[in-house]
Amino acid sequence: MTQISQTPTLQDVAAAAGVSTATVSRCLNFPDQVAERTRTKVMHAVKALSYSPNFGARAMAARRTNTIGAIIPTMENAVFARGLEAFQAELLEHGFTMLVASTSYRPDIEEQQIRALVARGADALLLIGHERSPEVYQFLEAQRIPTLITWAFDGQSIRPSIGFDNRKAMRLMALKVIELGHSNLAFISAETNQNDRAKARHWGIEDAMATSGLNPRDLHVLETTYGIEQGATAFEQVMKAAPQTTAVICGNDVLGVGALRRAREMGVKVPQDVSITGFDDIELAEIAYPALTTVHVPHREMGRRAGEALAKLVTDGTLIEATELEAHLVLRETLAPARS
Amino acid sequence: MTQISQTPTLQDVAAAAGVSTATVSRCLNFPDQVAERTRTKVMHAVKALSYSPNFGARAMAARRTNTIGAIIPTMENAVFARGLEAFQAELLEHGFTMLVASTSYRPDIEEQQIRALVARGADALLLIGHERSPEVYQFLEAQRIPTLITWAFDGQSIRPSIGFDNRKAMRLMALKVIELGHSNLAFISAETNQNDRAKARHWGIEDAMATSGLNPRDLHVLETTYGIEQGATAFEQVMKAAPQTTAVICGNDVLGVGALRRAREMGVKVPQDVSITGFDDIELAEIAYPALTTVHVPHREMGRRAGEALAKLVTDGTLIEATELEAHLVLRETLAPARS
DNA sequence: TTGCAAAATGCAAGGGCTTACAATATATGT
DNA sequence: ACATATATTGTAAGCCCTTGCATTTTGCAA
Repeated sequence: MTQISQTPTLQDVAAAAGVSTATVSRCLNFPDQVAERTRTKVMHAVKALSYSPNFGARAMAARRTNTIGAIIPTMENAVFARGLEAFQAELLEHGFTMLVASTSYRPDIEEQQIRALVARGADALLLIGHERSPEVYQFLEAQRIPTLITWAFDGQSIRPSIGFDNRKAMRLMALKVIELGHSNLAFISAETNQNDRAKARHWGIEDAMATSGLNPRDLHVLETTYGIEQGATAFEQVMKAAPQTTAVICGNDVLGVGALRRAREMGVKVPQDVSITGFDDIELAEIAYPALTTVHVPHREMGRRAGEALAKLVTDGTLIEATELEAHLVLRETLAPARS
Repeated sequence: MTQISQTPTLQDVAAAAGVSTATVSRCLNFPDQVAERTRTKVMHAVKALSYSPNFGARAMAARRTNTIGAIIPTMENAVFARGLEAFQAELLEHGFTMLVASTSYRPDIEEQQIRALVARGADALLLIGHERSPEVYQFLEAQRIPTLITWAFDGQSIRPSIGFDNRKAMRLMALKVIELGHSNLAFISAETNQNDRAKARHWGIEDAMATSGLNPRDLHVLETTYGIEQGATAFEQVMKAAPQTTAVICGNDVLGVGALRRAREMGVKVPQDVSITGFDDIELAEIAYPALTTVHVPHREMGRRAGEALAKLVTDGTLIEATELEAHLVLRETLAPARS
């Protein structure tokens, strides 16, 4: 007798428990549709064989995978990590698994990853920010993949989002800076290409300037790619090009921390000579010295809510309600009144 | 005529191209097994219908998913993020997708996640560290899931690992500390329960002490959970319990940065009064002020190699060769000669 | 008891793809 | 031109589960 040990199938369990495969299936998926006696019998067999359903078969038969994909710009620097962890935890609670992919902030890679996750049967997708090519949205619609946008909020959009208003949040920060007497402002921005969040943050500063009687055109803007080193370089360039600057607003904490470091290296005192601010409130901001004044983003809450909404949507079609969360200022040590 | 728009299947493509489904399948999976003329014809049809294979069906028929799971303790603090990103990039190159799950450093959650990923059809698994319950390894064997261990290296183990020798690396650090004249050492350790890396790091210090004629039993050890705040608290406790301490070796950078912060808050000068060291060399270490002296772990290289090895293993059964990478010291500002 | 609705279970038809094997077309050598 | 080897393509049998519908059991009122 050549008994080859194979991973057990539904059939095996059914045979072991003396019931039909349908009953076993129902035991696993809708336990309350089956009588308690049979259920224990079946569960026993499941344990005994240490049966675990075949994902592919299940996906094919049920036409869903209980998988939700998340596509983020980067896994480094913890910008998205915290939110993602909350997202995953919430999904797990609802019986879903998270699939992550990162794009290095590149739209082309993002598109590729979206297709990859859809091909893998993701039941829904979590995306960061609204802005992407129409083809992508068309694809998503054609494939009927529910999509939730986060890390941004746009009440006008057709697509539901759970996030915060980047423009409003940055406006707050800029107002604070201006209120402290700064009028020679510079902005080190993340790349704005296909990045509505970066754009919105820029607009937020302009809003604040306009409100406060400053000319938005006087804002010295420098755009750079993501990274501490890039932030450092940008700071140096800004100070060379516009030495009268007394406050450098950065598009995110990573750039801010880079700026901070280069300031120290250049002998520029922060905040005595120049104030620097960030955005995101990741751990780096708190650890930096001096501690970075920044905009706190409710990462965890965002992730949790996104997970909940998406799980519900896939499970019973509950539509996602666009939700605006609030970001708030965290005043630490790098922002001080302008030297007069 | 009610033409319901459905996602196209292999059949549709075959029909459109005027060939059998087998040919289309081969076109997609083994392009060089089919004549060029037919291939272009088929590819054309694929494009035209924007066909994308059904993941579940494919997984079921081929008995593999081209998915490799990675289970890490945490996504926060970028400890694993960098390595993971490299891992993913490498996998992508080989046509695999990565599935990530995190465990919050909890063995029970890890077990659950392992089962979840296996249930989802992961072809192989990447795990952090060697130490886990025998049941888990039994399960993995029963399910025939190839597993690669990383972030640690153990030449003796039956299970292949690609990583570095935590004990040796920490020994190096401790030797350096001792060489600088420190003899009252303290160690803030991560939790050692089911964590061979934390244990190994502890042993490394003891090794160094023994080598240098110090008594390992004089090492003041304090174990704590993961987190900046925990590092801070631990530092305070250490300094209360053993005020003569002149060097606090931390099990990882996160704890180190916490210690550093609390030192500042307590008015303890680093490194004049007390030296502090970390382990991992994540961004935080560089950003901290003063910049944290630490052990550099080759995250990226580790991730890349792990991805390569696993992809090869799944693709053509190439066995994984246990590989030891080197970690090295990064001397920054928090370590200085002992005050005499 | 008997009858009937409700609950529990079983039957069997797919779902979309891969792949062993069979069949056919093409190339090669004489 | 013929036989034979080789390259290409087709046929059809699964892979393992879910679920609509049919059938059997059970519970309960009459």
